[in-house]
Amino acid sequence: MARTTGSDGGRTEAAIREAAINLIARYGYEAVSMRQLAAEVGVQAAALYRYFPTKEDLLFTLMREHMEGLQAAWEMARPTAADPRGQLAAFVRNHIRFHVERRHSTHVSNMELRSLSRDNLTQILRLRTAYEKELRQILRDGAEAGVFVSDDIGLTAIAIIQMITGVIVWFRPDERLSVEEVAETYLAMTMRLTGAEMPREAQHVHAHA
Amino acid sequence: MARTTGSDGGRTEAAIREAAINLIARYGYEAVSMRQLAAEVGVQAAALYRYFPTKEDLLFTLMREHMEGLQAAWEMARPTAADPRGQLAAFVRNHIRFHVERRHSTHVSNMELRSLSRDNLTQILRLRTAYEKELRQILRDGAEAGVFVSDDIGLTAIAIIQMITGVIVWFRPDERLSVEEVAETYLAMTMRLTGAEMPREAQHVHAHA
DNA sequence: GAATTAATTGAACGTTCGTTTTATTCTTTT
DNA sequence: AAAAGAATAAAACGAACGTTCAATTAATTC
Repeated sequence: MARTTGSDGGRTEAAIREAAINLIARYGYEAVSMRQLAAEVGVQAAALYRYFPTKEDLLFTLMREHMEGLQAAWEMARPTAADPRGQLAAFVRNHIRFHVERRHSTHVSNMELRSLSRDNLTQILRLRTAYEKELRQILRDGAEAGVFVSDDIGLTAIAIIQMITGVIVWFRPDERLSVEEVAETYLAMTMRLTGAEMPREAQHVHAHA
Repeated sequence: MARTTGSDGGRTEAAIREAAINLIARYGYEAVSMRQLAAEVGVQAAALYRYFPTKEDLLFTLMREHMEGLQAAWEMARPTAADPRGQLAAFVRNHIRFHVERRHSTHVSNMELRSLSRDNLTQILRLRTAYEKELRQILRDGAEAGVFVSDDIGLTAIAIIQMITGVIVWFRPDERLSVEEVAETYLAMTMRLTGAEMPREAQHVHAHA
């Protein structure tokens, strides 16, 4: 056999991406074989190479698009005019919503950095650094305005990101808490962590668990 | 050739453990081959099987000993008589010191859970849960005593552990901060996060970065 | 110093890996 | 209806994988 009835490059590529994210998130990049991925898509292994030149290139593409999507989501969600507390609240809410909605690709992007070549790794880390820089700027503004504790800003930023990204480790969409409730709880912790009082506009949405 | 002069089972086994922790932390369990590990130890691959029946058994042993060591370290460090804030301070300090000093095995224990069989995974998770339970108990005591914010305790415990374990991602022993300084900074963040004021006995040791 | 045990080598096993090549069929364009 | 292009299957490549086995030598015991 060769080309199958109804086969379509666009659909096949999308199916490869989705299957790859799910399989790699579950078993890890090294543990997933091209044959296993192809079987999940319903295609032969050789067909994958029409869309991605190598296995690593597939991984890199998934990660790059994840990071670009994260940055794009924040640029959409960022308030144009808000004080540091409002900015921080928007950042935390966007981060948690994005990560919960894309648990699998987040897992891939966080866990599989080791499997990238030097050049590809550098690119992904550049994107990550740019994103973290946004948080550091908010913390710096807040520290200067006197609404946040002005401890080591780089360390605080890392601690916050680590904490709010950790949500994907335990959160499952069908449990007792909704995404919004989780986001508000983490936001409250973040605000206390930075030494800020919750901003007024943040509080009326908010729902304690 | 066969047995080499000066060869010693005890020393070889220790060398295997150490090399395995370093290699797996750096490249990941799946990416490290038994031949590569053997080469690092300075031995043939077949010799590894004298000490560990399978590759996974080696991984499991490393993880189990790490988790047991963590629990043991906390049992040594735990204050016999202290209020919840003192307990929490001791917990954070011990956690950070232990993880910084054993960055590589921490990395292995956190990242390679996927490579364990069901039974082995269950055992490791049991150890982890037992350790996390210690923190939850401290938070519960503090909430009841009114010194901590009494939000969702399980979620707070996870957030704190995520945050203070994150130190191994960026901390390198030769940088501007000492382990003690890092621990105090994280402790301050943890205390604010829980809504507690720093306890008096914690403050005189403390050094802001 | 002979017998026994401990530690290791070197070669080999079958399997699976990522990837390439070639041929074949479907779809679209002319 | 023929030609061109896209999408896939099937088979094969060499390399690497975890693991086993028999042989061999060093250290220990008697």
